Amino acid sequence: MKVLSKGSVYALRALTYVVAHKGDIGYVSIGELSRSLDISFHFLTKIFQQLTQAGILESYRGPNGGIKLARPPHEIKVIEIVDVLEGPEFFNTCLLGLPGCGEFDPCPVHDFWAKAKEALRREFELTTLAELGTKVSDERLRIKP
Amino acid sequence: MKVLSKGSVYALRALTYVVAHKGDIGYVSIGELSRSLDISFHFLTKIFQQLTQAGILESYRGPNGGIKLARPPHEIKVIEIVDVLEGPEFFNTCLLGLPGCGEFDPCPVHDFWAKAKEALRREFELTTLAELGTKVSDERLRIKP
DNA sequence: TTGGTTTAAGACCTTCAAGTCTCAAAAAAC
DNA sequence: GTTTTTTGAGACTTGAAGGTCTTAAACCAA
Repeated sequence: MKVLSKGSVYALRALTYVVAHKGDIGYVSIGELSRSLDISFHFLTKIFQQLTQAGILESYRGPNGGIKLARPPHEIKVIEIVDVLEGPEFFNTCLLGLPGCGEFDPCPVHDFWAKAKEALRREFELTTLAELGTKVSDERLRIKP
Repeated sequence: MKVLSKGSVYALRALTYVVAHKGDIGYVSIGELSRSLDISFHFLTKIFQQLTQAGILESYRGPNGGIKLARPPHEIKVIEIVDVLEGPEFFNTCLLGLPGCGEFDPCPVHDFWAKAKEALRREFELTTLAELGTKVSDERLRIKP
């Protein structure tokens, strides 16, 4: 069951790593993140470009350049990242793939699925990068394969 | 957010249609289902072949042939169909795509995601084709695009 | 037994997310 | 200035899911 695209997954892992290991000081190079987390450098670059254009990250070119969070980690919600990388239709899907499925023209599993989607959206809304980072650094939870 | 493959989605829609419109008597041809639900005939055939081999459907060739449920619709759970078409790893995935993520080596969102997956599994476990069919025929819920 | 109707099986094609590659642009160090 | 290091941008390739096509096999009916 694949819910998030690779782009979202890589972004969340990489930014959690930044928060957990880099203390939010200065720029972190994409090359280092790519090596540390075993994620394709060019692919990661493309993902970060989207997040930079969306204002979630700031980037800097040249020696000692890289990316950093545009705001403190406790202000950046997981859902912001998901919104950018998955697009606005992410929480607007029907489990049976029926176009136009909704409150007034539902499929047979609409009610259940609407609740399940809302629970996921809420989780993404309530979770910040700071929390992910804290979990990883304090409790030594996994972030690498 | 795509959770189920097209195969599962088409199977659920087609079998719900059978239960709702065909009264569970005799064989229903794949051609009719394909036309009624606007699903590729050959693709639907391949999906039903898997369900037939798994013992969920029975098929019959020749004139007036087709497929039918191997058991009464109230005995066939949605999860049986999902298990066949999605494979055994469907409910065993990590939201962050980390291999080996589990109770003793969790990713930062493991706890939440384990509960969400369990809720979905339970829903699929409790829902039968009979219920889907009833919803469609009684409440005129949508099953076609 | 011939021909029409249907599923079975597998080869083949298409599409798109995922991943790679190349060159340009910005910044720093020399 | 020139070189090195880094991100930016876009073309290109790959792999897997989705979809199509062809032939075989089973079945019925005239």
